[in-house]
Amino acid sequence: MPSDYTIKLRSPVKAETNGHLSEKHEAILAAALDLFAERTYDGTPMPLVAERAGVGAGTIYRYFRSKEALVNAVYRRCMEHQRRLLLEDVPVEATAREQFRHWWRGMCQFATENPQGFVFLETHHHESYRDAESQELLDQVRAGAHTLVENAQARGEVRQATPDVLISLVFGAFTGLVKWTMEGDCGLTEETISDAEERVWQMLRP
Amino acid sequence: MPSDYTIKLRSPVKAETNGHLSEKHEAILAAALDLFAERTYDGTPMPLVAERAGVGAGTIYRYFRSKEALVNAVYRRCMEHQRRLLLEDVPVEATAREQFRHWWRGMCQFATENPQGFVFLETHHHESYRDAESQELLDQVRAGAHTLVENAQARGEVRQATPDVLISLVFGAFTGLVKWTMEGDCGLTEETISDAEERVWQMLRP
Amino acid sequence: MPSDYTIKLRSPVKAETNGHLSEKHEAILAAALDLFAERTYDGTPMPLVAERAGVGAGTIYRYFRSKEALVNAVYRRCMEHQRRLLLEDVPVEATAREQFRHWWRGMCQFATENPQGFVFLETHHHESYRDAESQELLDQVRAGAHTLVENAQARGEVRQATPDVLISLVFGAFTGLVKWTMEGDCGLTEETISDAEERVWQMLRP
Amino acid sequence: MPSDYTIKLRSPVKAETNGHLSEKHEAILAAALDLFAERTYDGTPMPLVAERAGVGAGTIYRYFRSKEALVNAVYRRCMEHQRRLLLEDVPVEATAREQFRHWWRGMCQFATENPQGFVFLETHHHESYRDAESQELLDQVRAGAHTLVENAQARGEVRQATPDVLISLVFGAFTGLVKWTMEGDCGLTEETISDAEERVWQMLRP
DNA sequence: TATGAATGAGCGTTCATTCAT
DNA sequence: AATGAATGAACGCTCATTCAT
Repeated sequence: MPSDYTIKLRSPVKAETNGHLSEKHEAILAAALDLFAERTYDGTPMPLVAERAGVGAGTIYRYFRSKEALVNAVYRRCMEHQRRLLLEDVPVEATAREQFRHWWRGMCQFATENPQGFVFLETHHHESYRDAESQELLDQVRAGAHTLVENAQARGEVRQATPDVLISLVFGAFTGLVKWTMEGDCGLTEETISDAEERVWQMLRP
Repeated sequence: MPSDYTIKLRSPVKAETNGHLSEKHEAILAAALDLFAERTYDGTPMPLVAERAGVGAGTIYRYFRSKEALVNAVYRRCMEHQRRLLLEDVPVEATAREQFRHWWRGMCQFATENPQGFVFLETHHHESYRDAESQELLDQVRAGAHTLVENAQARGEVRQATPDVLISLVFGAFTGLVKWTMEGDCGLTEETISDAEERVWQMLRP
Repeated sequence: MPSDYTIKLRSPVKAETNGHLSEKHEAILAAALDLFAERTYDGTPMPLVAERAGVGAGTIYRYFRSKEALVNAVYRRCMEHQRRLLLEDVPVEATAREQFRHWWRGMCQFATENPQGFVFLETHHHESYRDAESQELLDQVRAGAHTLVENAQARGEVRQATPDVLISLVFGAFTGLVKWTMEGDCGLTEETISDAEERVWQMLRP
Repeated sequence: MPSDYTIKLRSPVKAETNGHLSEKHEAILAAALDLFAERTYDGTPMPLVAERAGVGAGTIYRYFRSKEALVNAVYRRCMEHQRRLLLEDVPVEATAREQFRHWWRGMCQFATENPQGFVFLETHHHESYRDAESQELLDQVRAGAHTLVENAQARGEVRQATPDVLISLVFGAFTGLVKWTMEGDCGLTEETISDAEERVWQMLRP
């Protein structure tokens, strides 16, 4: 029997004050991201999220309708972070090489600032719970990359090849690199980053 | 509490007849692979594995000691398949370009013959249940690639760069490509494969 | 849906040859007694009984309709053993003291020859699965004791007191003694037996 | 696999308010005692304990880590009750006969106030799940009886015989009596009690 | 006749979610 | 608004029993 009084879910917008979320909301998202990246969505009990966030188990449900809503919020927030780094301040007038560098550095910054976010997106890529808004964010990033590649190809600065193929190779190569550095204890050194950048660029250049 | 009487687990070797496993053993492994790839290890209930395999829930435990033993068997079998395709018949005397082609074609064959296996390995790479034998298989593949790259570098046929970085970029790029083709409905066409092969080789060549 | 062909259950009588049961029947009963005494009826899986008896799991069901039928057979056999030792060769013409000695020695013989049987009866006394035939055996032993006590009281050789009270005190005392010796590593020495016999007699004598 | 987050188990001490446990804690212990006495530890499913206690199945695990922890709590509580009745207010300066009476009356009180507890201890005496604290309680009672007997023997008020033998005979006799009264519908009447007390004393007196 | 692979109901236990406080 | 005790469906797994061989 559904309850017949209205449960007032704190909407994310309402909870914001001057653009940032309430402390608890924030703590829950951070705890969930950590744990989902570490042990998988299905492998993470909600009470553990609550414990890590330092809130009561019931409190999570004041901010998120369900576990699935929580993981989607985590997903969105990671994608949003990534999107911001990749799509903002794109040097539209620059050469393809410079645009690629912008993309590459943006990805590095994301993986460095938010390693759990990186792992989370990687391992939860295919999940069925990704909702419309999450999908939209992903599409934006892809569309941005697509346009960049097409324009560069039109200018003859990037190899002729299906843009999506090139994009997936480049994203994949970057992902492979980060996963490798994460397995070892060495971090992502500047040298590794710029060497790899040059290697990956070789896939794109004409 | 584990059962007190001896459960005669069909060992893979014993259960074989002329080199292939009993029908049920096979069906369980196949069902588990499908489901783990589709919905994650933690997201897959054993009863669902049983149903998909067309056996009773209890039957799985005549073949696998536990869920963890099952996922390891799946892991091993996938890695073994991959290892066979990558490490057998390596053209040791050939040029680096030809060796790379062998590797690339092997990976394509693996991803085509066993797409769930590919996804499973991808998404369960970091899991804690990977036992010693599974790890060994992974190490073999990595060591094989490492040697190939080093030798080719010594001959001046591959760029000077940390071999592991190159390997992770190449594996990553391939993975990115396959994941992209899997998301769309188009399969891995011969054209895509050979175009991408050439692109990825550009990362390696001097 | 019940099977519509007759399952021919080997009746205990049919299975006998010259008064003793088939080897398998025997092995199953012995294994069950051991295990039920050691780990309780409910704590003993049928497959473990089968393993201990050296027969297939299905074989037990050719001799016993169910686990409950098996435990009843075990119960009956133990009670029958006890009954034989207590009720046969009772020195009806002897003094109460000598009759008591006969009873005491019979109990000692039972506990010594068949310690698992003793423990089994002790720990499974109150169980609901005791069927009519089992109950009958128990009643016989009690009735025998009852008569003995009443007659002895009539002759003034045993204290006036509710016979059943005396009987339960005596049985209980014996049981307490045997359980104590079983807990320690010392067996039931002749000295302990005869000292205790004298002590217990003191409860009965006028 | 035990849960990864901290389950705040209500410790017996914490859960107490003015010396008695929370209502649910109490209800679970009582239900478990009843059922274990009636149908054995192994024969009692946890869901049945929950139902009898009037709580949800999961609720038990907020109070007890596992079924084994529950049975130990039941065991301890029964032993503690018995210990209190037997070891407190022992008339140390009195005659052996009066000390025996104190013990006898204590046992009667225990069996009357807590008949399920009596049966439970009887039938679960030898079980492997008895933990250190449970064992300690049992040892205290035994040691108390031992000392009493030895001192009385030294004063010539109790027969010379191995104290443990006497103790096991006396405990056993009492147990036999109670089991008998429980099988019939008659309770433990004052007459039966005092008659039996006198009979049992005859085993001890010089 | 004897087997043991197979089954599924039911076990002990966990955890997403609710709701009285 | 926040809590955490309480819940019961569902988990991983066991085992009494069946039945094809």
